[in-house]
Amino acid sequence: REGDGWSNVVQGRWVQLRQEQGLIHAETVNVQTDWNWLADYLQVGVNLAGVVGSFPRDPAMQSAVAACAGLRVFRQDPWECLAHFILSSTKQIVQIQQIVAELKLRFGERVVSAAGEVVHAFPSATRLASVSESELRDCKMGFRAPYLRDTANLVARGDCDLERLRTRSFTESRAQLLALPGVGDKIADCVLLFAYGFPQAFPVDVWVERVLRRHYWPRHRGNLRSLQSRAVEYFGPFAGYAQQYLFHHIRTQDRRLASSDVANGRAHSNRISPNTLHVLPG
DNA sequence: ATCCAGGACCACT
DNA sequence: AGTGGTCATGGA
Repeated sequence: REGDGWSNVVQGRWVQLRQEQGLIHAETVNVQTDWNWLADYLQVGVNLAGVVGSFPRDPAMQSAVAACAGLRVFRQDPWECLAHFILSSTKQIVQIQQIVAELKLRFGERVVSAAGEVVHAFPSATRLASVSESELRDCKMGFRAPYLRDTANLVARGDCDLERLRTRSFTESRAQLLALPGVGDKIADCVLLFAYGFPQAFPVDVWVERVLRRHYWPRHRGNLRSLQSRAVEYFGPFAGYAQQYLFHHIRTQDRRLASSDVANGRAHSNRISPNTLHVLPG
């Protein structure tokens, strides 16, 4: 978030976005003859009405849809997405952002913004594979350091080919991801949803588990995996989108109840997870 | 201070 | 196959 817009490095290019009355205004450093890379990243081609229309019409889902109108899922770079979520386990989103900021600053390629400021891209797997564990721990990632390093090694030496996974099925891609150190059910599903574009992937984190047990299956006594399989069946082919609506809704709801943002008049400031974007309906 | 955070893994049943 | 303890770090 930067001023009234958002900036990031996408596929090596600095880009800043602003929302203007149902349009997305994008600015880059160089002239772009082709904006497909950005359209793909933002997934603006997705028929959101069709996606939302596929959701079950229960009260929790409907109130999430009403509260998060326009919420979309991004299509992120597989390595960047995978690394982010390896760093995410039992961390608050603010802390994940801090860890990632350190990683980018220390090991990421330098990129110049339109204003001439130096920013940093997310470091490649090859670069991180060349970094010692203690240097990673200096970025405050704690016990996740060996997971990130070992996975970076597997990706860097080609034992895991993240580009090839783009052409593989949901099931095979999931199995390949689960074989990586530090990647379990939840993180695999995040990468399948946010990087490989499988809309049926349904990551169950502590927040989504909370929603499922409170509003859907309150007397379910099975483990997390059985709860997830229920959800995948119930929410349908776009379960991953439904998950994002429920996730974003419960988090913004809880903030409104407890935080000081209401008093500060910032209750409706745009607190969106890095994987999602609000676009005005239509 | 105490609890908990966009979990995964290992050693046990 | 399924469950509890453990792993760093720092918000809230």
